[in-house]
Amino acid sequence: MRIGELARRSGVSVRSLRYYEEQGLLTAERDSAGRRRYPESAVARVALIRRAFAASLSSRALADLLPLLEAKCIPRSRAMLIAERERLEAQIAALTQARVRLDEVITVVSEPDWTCDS
Amino acid sequence: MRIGELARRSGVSVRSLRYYEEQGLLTAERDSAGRRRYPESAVARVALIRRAFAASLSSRALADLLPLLEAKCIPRSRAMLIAERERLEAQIAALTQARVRLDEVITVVSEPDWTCDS
DNA sequence: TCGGGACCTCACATCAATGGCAGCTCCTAG
DNA sequence: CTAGGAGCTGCCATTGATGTGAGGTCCCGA
Repeated sequence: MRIGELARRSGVSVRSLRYYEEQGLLTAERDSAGRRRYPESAVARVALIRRAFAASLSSRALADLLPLLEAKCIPRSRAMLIAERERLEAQIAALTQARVRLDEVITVVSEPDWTCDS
Repeated sequence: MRIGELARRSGVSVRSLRYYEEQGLLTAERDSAGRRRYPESAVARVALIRRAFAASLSSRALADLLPLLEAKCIPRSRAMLIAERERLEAQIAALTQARVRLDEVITVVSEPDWTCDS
């Protein structure tokens, strides 16, 4: 399969597929003209990449994770994913805290005697 | 007060203070040598800016908001802040959804018959 | 008068994923 | 044989707050 077909079948732009390769997330053989050739399994691979991105993993984290997955090193894969989950939790907590602070600002601003210097 | 002292007293880098000015968040007069001179109230202003950033407002949003605050236009200020709060809510919801998807990935990877192509 | 420190502006780098363009090669249908 | 479509590489832009550095001005103390 060539890059255009993979893009169509996986719903990802050609540009992104090349980017995934650049980031070490997706490999491709080359034909005699230098064009990328993908096996059938590349569709599933791209789907996995998209799922990971949707789960807010960075390409860097995914690049670290994929070799573990390929080696079927489940405990280490799990450990890494759980670390990512904690990062995500921390981010959610930070935003939740930001929301509290925003509510404080709203309260302050809503006070009738509020002035800019306060 | 000159920029170095304001930086020290507000705990913000000189670079950031100049950035705040560039974004229209903080104004300064200039002395004969072209150096910024700040009134005492600038310390409180910077603190307000930091609070807004901590509440995840962008400099753009804050630049829109500050004139309303200065005009003590409380209803419109509130409306803008509440819109920001909704944006924050949406962001939190997106990350929470990402966490769900990450949990799905963790589940998939943890299956004993998992292979990379799946 | 000289050195150094504080300040100035301008401008590029960072991080991430993607869009988009230029200029090239290559293959295939008409 | 030729036109066009698909692919290639390489590069710049985006967003936002900040770091960093070059090169220049200015002022004060020794």
